[in-house]
Amino acid sequence: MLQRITEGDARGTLAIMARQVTSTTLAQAVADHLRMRIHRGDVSPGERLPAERELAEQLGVARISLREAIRQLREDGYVEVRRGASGGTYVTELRRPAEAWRARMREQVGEMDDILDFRIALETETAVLAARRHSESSLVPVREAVDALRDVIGRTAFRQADSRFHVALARAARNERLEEAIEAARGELFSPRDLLPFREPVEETLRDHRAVYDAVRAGDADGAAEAMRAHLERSRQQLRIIVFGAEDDAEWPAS
Amino acid sequence: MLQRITEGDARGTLAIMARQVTSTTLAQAVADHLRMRIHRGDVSPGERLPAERELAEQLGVARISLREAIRQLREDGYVEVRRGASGGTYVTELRRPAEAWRARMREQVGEMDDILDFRIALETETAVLAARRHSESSLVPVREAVDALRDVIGRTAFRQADSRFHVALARAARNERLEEAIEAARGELFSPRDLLPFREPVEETLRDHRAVYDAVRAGDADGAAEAMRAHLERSRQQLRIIVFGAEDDAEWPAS
DNA sequence: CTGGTTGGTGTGGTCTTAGGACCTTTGGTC
DNA sequence: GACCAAAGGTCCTAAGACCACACCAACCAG
Repeated sequence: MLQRITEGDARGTLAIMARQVTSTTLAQAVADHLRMRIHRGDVSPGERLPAERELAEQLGVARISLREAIRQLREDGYVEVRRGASGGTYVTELRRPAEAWRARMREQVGEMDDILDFRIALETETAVLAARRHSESSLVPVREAVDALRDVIGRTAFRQADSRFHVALARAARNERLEEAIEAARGELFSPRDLLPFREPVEETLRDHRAVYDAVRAGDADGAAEAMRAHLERSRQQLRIIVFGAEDDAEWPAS
Repeated sequence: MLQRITEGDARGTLAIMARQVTSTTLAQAVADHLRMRIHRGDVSPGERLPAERELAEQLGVARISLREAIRQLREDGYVEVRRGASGGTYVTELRRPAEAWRARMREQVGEMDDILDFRIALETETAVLAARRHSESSLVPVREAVDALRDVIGRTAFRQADSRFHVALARAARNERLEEAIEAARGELFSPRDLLPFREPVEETLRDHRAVYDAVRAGDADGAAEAMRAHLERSRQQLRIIVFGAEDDAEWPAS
């Protein structure tokens, strides 16, 4: 109904050809990529990124492009750079970016829920597919990620175990598009359980993961989907507390 | 955590920092955008794109970038370009790109299923959300898209009505991420029902759409999800026939 | 046959990217 | 203390992407 410019006009011209198309600069793409990896916890606070020359080669970009990306991350407080023999690019404790993320989520009401609804769409179906078509071997990493959560100490370990679980499950579902979309969505969420003042609910998460794992292993697609949905809804509640909850409960870890 | 720089290995360096990061050229982005719109059927065979200067401005790019994109599309057989007063860029009958798409789907076994599983993930949850939070007014376009299918004549009209249904439903679900992802996934699928030799199953699609619509309107989230899943599974069967089925049934439309 | 619309082409300038050479800082080793 | 190696910091050159603008060439309607 919006298709035609006018009925009288003889031409089949489209009225509007849609929103603006943009291309990102390479440096921007690299910055986004690194930021996402930090959000997801692939690199933890205190850890060092590879040396510039090396990292640039790994990412397939020129060093100057990587440097520009690092400059952005440094401005936003994600990394610190030190020179010299044991220098390098180190991930900070992420307080400033975490606080900025929190402020943004508070401002942009609904964005957090949108991301979570998106994750629910992706991950419940991932659980369904994993239940249907997992192989014995593809479940091993999932199991390991569940077990890792049992013995976890500290936030970094918690986040990494959590992340590994979701990634391993996506891999068991054998769909690269789903896997990539899940990783991207998780990158937007800042994996903030361990970065913001909040005592991570290890027990609860462990129960949730185990429930998903058991259903998947049993081939129970509906059960897996429901367990995953329940898990993500609990995550939503936790995030609500983190973003909107009492700030005075703040309890930054000593280390 | 900060101190774990040393621990076995002297440095906390990450071994591999993941896959290569690339940036697309603007022309490439424009070409992808236009190709996707053609795949989705926003522009139909025989229709003319806006004049270069105008389209470039709409897309927010320089004319030369747009021209480069058009050159790509022309090479792939998507458009033909004519000069002169009633010249312009016209969408072809798409036989060559449709055949190329079909060949690719046959070669890359599983890609089609991956895309469809991805769509199922996105669209079943979209149906759930739409059932839960639709407004009266947001259902109007959905209803119109269902009705449009009833009176449809010809492939172009069929495809456009089909496309409008899915987009309208996504909008009723009020989640931009879902909406964009659905549009992108649909763009990959080439909406090939009307471009490849196949008699479109209007009745069946109409029934499916109506079932989804009714469930959404009734607020029946589970029913909407199941109806959508059934609809997409039927689409999968149709696509299987198109891609792998008997080629001799080929029956190209006169127009 | 002429004017306006449309694609086709060329020029000049700025920004991005790549790749490499060389400098500076720093911590550790001899 | 002198020196070395490893890291980031800086600078240069060349190639390509992108843009604005002007002008050319084809075409068709009036």
